[in-house]
Amino acid sequence: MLFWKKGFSTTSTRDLQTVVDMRPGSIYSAFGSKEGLYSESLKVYATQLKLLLASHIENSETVVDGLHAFVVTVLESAEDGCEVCMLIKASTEFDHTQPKLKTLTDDLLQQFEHDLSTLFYIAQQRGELANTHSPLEYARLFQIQFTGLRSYLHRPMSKPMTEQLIGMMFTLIKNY
Amino acid sequence: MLFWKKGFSTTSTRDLQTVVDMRPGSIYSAFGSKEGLYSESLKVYATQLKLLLASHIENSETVVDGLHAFVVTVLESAEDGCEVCMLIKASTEFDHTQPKLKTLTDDLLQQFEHDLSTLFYIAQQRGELANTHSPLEYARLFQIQFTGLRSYLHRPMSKPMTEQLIGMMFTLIKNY
DNA sequence: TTTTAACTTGAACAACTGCTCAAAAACAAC
DNA sequence: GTTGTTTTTGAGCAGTTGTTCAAGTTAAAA
Repeated sequence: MLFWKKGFSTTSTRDLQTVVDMRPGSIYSAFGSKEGLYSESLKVYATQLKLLLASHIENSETVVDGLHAFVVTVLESAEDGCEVCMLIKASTEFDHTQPKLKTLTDDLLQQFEHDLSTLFYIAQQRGELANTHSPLEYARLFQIQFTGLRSYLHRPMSKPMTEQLIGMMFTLIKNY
Repeated sequence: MLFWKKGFSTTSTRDLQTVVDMRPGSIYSAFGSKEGLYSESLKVYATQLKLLLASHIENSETVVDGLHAFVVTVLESAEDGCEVCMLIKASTEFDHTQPKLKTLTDDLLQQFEHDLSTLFYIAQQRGELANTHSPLEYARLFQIQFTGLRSYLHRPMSKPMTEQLIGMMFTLIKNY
């Protein structure tokens, strides 16, 4: 999606018109505003991310393996300009001057953190991970690591290190 | 700086005029273009970051303590909109369609990574850290952790966790 | 087939964008 | 004080922005 690549304010409505193949009137009667269209795509992004994670958890032996597979998929399928999570990009773009988009972003991020916490709770119950830290603390570590990693892989010549850095990430999590 | 807060393309030249108190003609005779002015401020940002790091290293017993103090200072003095490193923000904003700004950003980030490597090399020489990984690997871990942390602290109600998360970051580094 | 309702179109809007350039002001050398 | 040089000014340009709205098209109901 174009909003993912370029962000909200640097994407023009004319670009959007061509990419969704609608004329201004139709867009504005369907979404109300550029903001409305963005909101909708951010929600779609969040649900798809959630679904992708869920499917990897289901198809893996352990929760940790599922998270690992999820990270691999996300990082390896990153197209140009979409290396960074759209939610993270949104959270750095909006402040109190765009209250609606800010609170929406915060809510979706909180939702994702909660989903992760649940997964880490299950991982602990199954004995995959230690009980030295709370599920929420694990979720925070995961997010910080994931965000930092995706940002780092935005640099030139960094692709070959992807596998090694993911390995590092999960070593850190397992030893946490 | 305004460019730090809002990024390159969402900062208008009129806003810049008021903040640097110059009229268009003066700005364009001094910097050539909006791009030139941005380049200059990014360079200034990078040198100031380097100086800040160096001063914390000098005033600390160990290299690791210096890095710790540096991180604390950066995270606690983060004003509104400047939670994320300007270099990181720049690296997510520019792609091949803005080659000059992209390569400048990449170069400055590479420089910073090199400086960090040197510091971690010294830390290893002094026996502060293990030799299980190369200085460059330590530098990468630091950057990923630092970037992820700063992004995470952009969320609402996260300020009280700052200290704890920095603690986590350095525990991970020491055990790496 | 006619009437009504719903959707789509694209020209046009006011505001904003990065940037230019002739004129004015400030400064320097003599 | 006069000349020459450098710097600053701000009105204005051509292009883009998000958005509107009357007119046109399509689809459903009668």
